Amino acid sequence: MEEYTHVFKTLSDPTRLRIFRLLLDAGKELCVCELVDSLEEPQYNVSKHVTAMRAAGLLKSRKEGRWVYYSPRVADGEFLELLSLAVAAIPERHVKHDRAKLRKRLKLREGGKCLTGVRKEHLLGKVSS
Amino acid sequence: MEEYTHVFKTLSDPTRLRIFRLLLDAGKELCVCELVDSLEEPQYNVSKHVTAMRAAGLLKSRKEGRWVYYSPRVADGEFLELLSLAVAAIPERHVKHDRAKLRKRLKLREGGKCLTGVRKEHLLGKVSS
DNA sequence: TGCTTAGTTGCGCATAGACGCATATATAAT
DNA sequence: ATTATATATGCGTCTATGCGCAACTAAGCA
Repeated sequence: MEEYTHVFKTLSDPTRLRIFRLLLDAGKELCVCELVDSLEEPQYNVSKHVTAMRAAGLLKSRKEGRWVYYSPRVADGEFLELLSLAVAAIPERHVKHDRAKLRKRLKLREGGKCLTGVRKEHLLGKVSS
Repeated sequence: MEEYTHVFKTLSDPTRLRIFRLLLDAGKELCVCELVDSLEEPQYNVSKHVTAMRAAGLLKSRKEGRWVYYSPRVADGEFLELLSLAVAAIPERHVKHDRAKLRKRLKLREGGKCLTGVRKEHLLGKVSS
């Protein structure tokens, strides 16, 4: 069962759960700096968390230049699929703030690609939605 | 999100995950001693774990005489429902042993009720199925 | 009124994990 | 080459948690 308890342990941290939900909602791969600006958590923490999530089989990563894009790895078997549905069913009010931050941050993309690093919240402006 | 991370943390322990799955599969409430004999874990540990799971909203309990029966509390919202489906989707081979033990143990019931405490595995015989 | 039994709980220990800080790696730009 | 930037990682610390043991509660029975 350790394979499965490991997945649950990975989702038992607030930052990691927020990351997973944000990636599920985004519908596209996100790079670390976009996650940092959306969650307003330190870069080294986000990096550690996504690394752990990848090890647990929850995320996959793709490197492009200096950037590393992460996305949910919902492939093998019903378990992960149903688990993702459960996470996606967490009521919206819990993820509203992160999603609004992400929306603003994604406007900095050009040609669908991330071209800048962490821009901190004061450069992104307050969340209005 | 703490409400949800708490649920994941609760399922991140092997014994607790086994308890949850066993209760989902059983389709009926089980008392602590039946869980102890099925899982072959110390009674005080099982007791602590089900208490934690109840606090996390995963189980409900019902006291009848000296016995306390536990069952999944899959009531409010899609989240728990989908999460239960995910746990139920964990491949059978991981839960086979526990289920076989439970089958044997349930034979000690009379009139659908548990009438004895922990009976240890040597009184239950080896799992044949 | 005790005794037995099913279950719970408090304590101490040992381990695991999350954070902050500093530093390292790797790729690109000048 | 050197510098800047995106991401990763090693280390020390602090907290959380699972376990074993022992004591406790509560319900039934002699």
